[in-house]
Amino acid sequence: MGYALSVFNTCIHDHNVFNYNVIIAGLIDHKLATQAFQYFLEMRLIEFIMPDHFTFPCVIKACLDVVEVKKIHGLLFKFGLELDLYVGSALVNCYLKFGFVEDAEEVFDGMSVRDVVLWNAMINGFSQIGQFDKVLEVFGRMKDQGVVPSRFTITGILPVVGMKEGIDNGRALHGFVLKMGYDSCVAVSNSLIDLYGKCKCVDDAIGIFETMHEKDIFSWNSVICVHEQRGDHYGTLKFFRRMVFAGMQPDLVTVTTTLPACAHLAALRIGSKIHGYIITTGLGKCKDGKGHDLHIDNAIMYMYAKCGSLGVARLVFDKMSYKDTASWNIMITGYGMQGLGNEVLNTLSSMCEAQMKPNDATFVGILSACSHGGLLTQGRMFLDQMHQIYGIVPTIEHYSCVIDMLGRAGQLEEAYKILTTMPVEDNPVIWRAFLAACRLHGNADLAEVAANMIFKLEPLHCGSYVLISNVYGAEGRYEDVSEIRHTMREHNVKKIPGCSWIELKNGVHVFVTGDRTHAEDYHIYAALHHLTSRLRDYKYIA
DNA sequence: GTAGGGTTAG
Repeated sequence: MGYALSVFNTCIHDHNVFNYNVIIAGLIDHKLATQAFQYFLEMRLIEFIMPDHFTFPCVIKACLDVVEVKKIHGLLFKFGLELDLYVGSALVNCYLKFGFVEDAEEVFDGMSVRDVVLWNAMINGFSQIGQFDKVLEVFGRMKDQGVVPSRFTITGILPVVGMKEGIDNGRALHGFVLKMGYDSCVAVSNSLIDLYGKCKCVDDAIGIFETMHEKDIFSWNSVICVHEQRGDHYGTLKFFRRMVFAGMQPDLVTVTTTLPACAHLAALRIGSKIHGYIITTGLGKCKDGKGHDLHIDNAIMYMYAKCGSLGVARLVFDKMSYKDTASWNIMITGYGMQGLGNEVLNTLSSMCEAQMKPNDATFVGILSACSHGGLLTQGRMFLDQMHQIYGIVPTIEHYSCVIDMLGRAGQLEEAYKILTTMPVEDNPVIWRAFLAACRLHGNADLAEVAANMIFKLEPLHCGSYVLISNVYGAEGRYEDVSEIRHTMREHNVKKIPGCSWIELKNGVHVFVTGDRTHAEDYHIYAALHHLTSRLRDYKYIA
């Protein structure tokens, strides 16, 4: 661009509209909008050269706010260019970008001819500002007018169809894509991956991905997101690994999708490697060079907190230049998970001192901390305060924490009273928390009440059967145990054994209770016996 | 010889 400018400024002595257009377009391509505007002024006011239908689309694209757009829009009438299609598309695009729907529609309606690009400007513009119903409406009108959708229409419409309309319309559009040969376009295939992912057709999404000849960063990110949104965290990491081995550089989107997967799998080693990658590549840096992207820091904190490395999470937290409610919630929830009740309460006061308002998620963290830390008085107090002082109406999630808290502490009667009188609708989750408490404290009567509720609400959940059967087992009611087993077989419910795993060097080792499948099982159990006998020496009772 | 649309995350 520097050479282009010096040629323009020193070698060309009689500038014309063409040279100016090239310079202005070039400056805008290099994101030098302010300079572009200077040249635009200079051409008109100093050199008296008239801008033309090539100049305006560029200049409109460079506008940073709607005031500038309106000024340019006014100029267009002076030059008689208000009906030019290129100019109109740029205007529609720009007005919608700033949320000025009426102005965009006025330009659109005023055009005497409408080509596919102009329609796309409307479709993609509404999509960008989240007005998805408008997207579908405009798309319908476009088809009624007999305008053939282009690749750009498809990439604009598919995410919205996936979100709002479902797979039947999505498949119809996929058919159209194949008929038109648009599937050779990477962006179109990328939106197909997204469409199938959003409609929960994971195999179709992966199928598209695997058959693509050329994959860009969007393709990889999309297929990774499909896995993460479905809760398949292993799948997320599998495709992340493939992406790295394929030589594709992860970007901001990749890491913000992959870090939560590490968090859920407690994959601290991979998570901290990604953190290192973010630091060395400067991915998390804000555009101004100072500070970090807020969401990236939250994702990093969340990963460390979930992996149990609260100290590191805290380091990241303390260094953040700007924190939002989610940042505070992550710290509070992290302390809560480790039963550090006092840290939770301290963090909550610091949060309020920092003028941050706690939200519903904050109180889920606080109440679950009270549950795990045995802080009954505080827990009850917060349930009242969250409504009275902070104006947040408790939901089923909050009541679940309270039931869990009272249940663990053995206050089953009070838990039952709240459970049956609370002003929100119950669900199987809260009853299961209660059932677990009944099992813990050996109350078979209330356990049966809870179990019957759960079997009505969610008859196919295996964990509930195991809980109630354990209650009966503890009471020696083996006939009831076998009846539960029978019911499970009848409903074809199978309990998948819970497993534990540890990450060692470059491998993950998974094991279940009484597992003897490991090659070194003899030594493992010998070490275990040694540990338990040492614990007995210290008078430890499990 | 110059110009106007697109896809992924939180």
